[in-house]
Amino acid sequence: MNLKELSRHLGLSQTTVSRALNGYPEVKEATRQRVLAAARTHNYAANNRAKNLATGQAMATGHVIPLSSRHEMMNPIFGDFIAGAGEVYSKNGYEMILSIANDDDEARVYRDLKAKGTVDGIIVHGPKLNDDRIALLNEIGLPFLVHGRASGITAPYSWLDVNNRSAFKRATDFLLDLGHRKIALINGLETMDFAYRRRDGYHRALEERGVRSDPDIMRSDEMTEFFGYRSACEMMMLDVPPTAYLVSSIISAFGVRRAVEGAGLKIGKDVSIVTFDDALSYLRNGEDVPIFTAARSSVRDAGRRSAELLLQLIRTNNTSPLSELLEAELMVGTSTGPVNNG
Amino acid sequence: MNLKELSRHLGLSQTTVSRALNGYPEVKEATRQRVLAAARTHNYAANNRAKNLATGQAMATGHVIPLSSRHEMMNPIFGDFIAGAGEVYSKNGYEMILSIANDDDEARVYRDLKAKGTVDGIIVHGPKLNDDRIALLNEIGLPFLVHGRASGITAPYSWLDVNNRSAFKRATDFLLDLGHRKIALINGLETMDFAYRRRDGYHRALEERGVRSDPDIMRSDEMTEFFGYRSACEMMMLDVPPTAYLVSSIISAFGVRRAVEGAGLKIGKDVSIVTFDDALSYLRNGEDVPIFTAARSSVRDAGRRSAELLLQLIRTNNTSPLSELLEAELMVGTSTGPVNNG
DNA sequence: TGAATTTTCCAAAGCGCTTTGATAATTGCT
DNA sequence: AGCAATTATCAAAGCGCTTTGGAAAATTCA
Repeated sequence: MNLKELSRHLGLSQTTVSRALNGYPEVKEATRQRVLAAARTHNYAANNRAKNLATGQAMATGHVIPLSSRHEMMNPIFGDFIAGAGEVYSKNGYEMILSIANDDDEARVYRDLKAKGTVDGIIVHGPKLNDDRIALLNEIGLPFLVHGRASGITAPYSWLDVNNRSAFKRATDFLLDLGHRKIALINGLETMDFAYRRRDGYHRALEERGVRSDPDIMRSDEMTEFFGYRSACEMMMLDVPPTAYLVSSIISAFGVRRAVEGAGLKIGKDVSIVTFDDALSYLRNGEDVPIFTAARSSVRDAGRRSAELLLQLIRTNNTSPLSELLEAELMVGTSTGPVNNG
Repeated sequence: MNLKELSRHLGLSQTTVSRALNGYPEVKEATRQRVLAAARTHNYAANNRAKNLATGQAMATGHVIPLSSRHEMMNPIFGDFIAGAGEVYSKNGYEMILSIANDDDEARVYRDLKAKGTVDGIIVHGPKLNDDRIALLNEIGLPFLVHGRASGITAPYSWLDVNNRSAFKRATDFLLDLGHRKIALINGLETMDFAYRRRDGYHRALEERGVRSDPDIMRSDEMTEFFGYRSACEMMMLDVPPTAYLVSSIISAFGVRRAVEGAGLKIGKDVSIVTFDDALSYLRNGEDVPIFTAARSSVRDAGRRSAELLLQLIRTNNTSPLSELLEAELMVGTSTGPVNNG
């Protein structure tokens, strides 16, 4: 069933039917009801492609997932971010288009998205230091919002980020307050902006207290469970092993936990663990009592909010960039305690 | 830049330019090269909406993610599945459209996808027992492929599934061979087809050996880490606790591990654990030596293969349904050993 | 009651592409 | 050279919608 058929069926012009369906005022209420009823019974809905062609809007947003061919890693936070964003999109009648791009042809993906008019706006995932995608997108001229930020980029752009620096500063302070001085940092890949900022927060906290940072107890890699496990295993072999671990992802934190418990140590007593917690739906940090003391910020909320901001950018075209900084919340669990230099 | 401008610029008709771009034979090679070069320099690509309107194809597939409002759970395997599928789509010039649907309006989402012509085909995620979406989609008449199956549905449909029953039968046999008789089952929600089949495989193995199944050591829920932890904690309090755990997800398996180690027991010695392993990219089951003995089947591969099958369904319309059954591979790790009735 | 509004509806153009049916330019053959 | 066959190009219709610029019908006002 298409508009022509429906309107003929109703004995009305396409114009009137279209207007009735789209809520324009210049159609009699009785007529509108008649049209709506007919549309419902015939299961009619305006063809998307035709509608979008006529209006010049794609009514879709793009999420480009960079998938480095080396790591073949799907960011675990991705699912929840998408869930949050998707909620907002569907509420606003937007489709969400996902593109998987290996990093070598990512630029082409963005260019195509623009040239083909597939989307009205883009969310950029996983920004790196000096990320060149920002310049590219500014040049292309498609509204976009970065989930995270890109240190080193001076050009203006819209972003939504968690305050990673303050979260890690705060977490480190918390451990320092408990008397810890050997605090390991199990961080994400430090080419990624979030990881860079987290390390910075960690450093600043140490510096403020005059604690020297020790490269032997700092690691940076893809945040798998195994990475946490391996890192902790290695560090426990040191002459002076860490008394506390600050971990960038709850997944790796589980790995650290496994290593520590495997070594027969008691968490929260012999060794403390603090982690960043994205509040992933399938990796909840405990139910009532948090498993880990954690700096928590829901990535699902971030997804929701990012989508809202992007839609705003699309609607109010070429205004000045938008940005929003979310603060993580420190939740004290059972994985931390006073230093034990037993 | 659009086709009209480009063709005027080249001094050719739209027809010729369009044909040159789309690889039709009735255009001189020299002309084609000239057109391609111009398209490249002007960064021209055919507008998607217009092209799809003209051809009547959406060149897009839909992935509908059911998100029950109760659980608010994003399936952790989703990211990797999508990564696999997306690879295939982009290779074939298809877009991937994600819709998040709360279960109450899921039917509407499918109907809309068809009525609006947004997609050419759909992948159905998370099939339940007697899943009524299958009848719905058959009625709607949009090509679709189910990732998984729906026991109880007799109507024909296309699917791709792992042999969950044989995987869990095999895993249970493995534990029985090691002498275990108290084998706990930490399963997913048994309204979900995969979990139902897994339990069935487990039961069959027990039955074959004349081991009575014990409801006290069977649990079924969303497969979070905490669920595994809690279940194992509770079971270890039983008069006769399990000597082995068969777990439906590596995430819950980590929870079981945490509980077991928290109780001071040694995994692979005091207690055995076997898990299903979807080979999630951020939750690798160890690097060389598997952490857990596991029935393994890559969900990324499943995503790739599902996409291929769906495209096949779309291209060769209304042929008989396609299906494919993948076998999981049992990988022996360090988490299992002979029963220890200490 | 008739003119001036206002309300309700419509025909037709246009969005940017593909594709059909025809024409113009080449080539091959005798 | 002259005609048929082939190759290369084009004008125009059509995909299903929105929207502009009117026109017809209903209502208001004097």
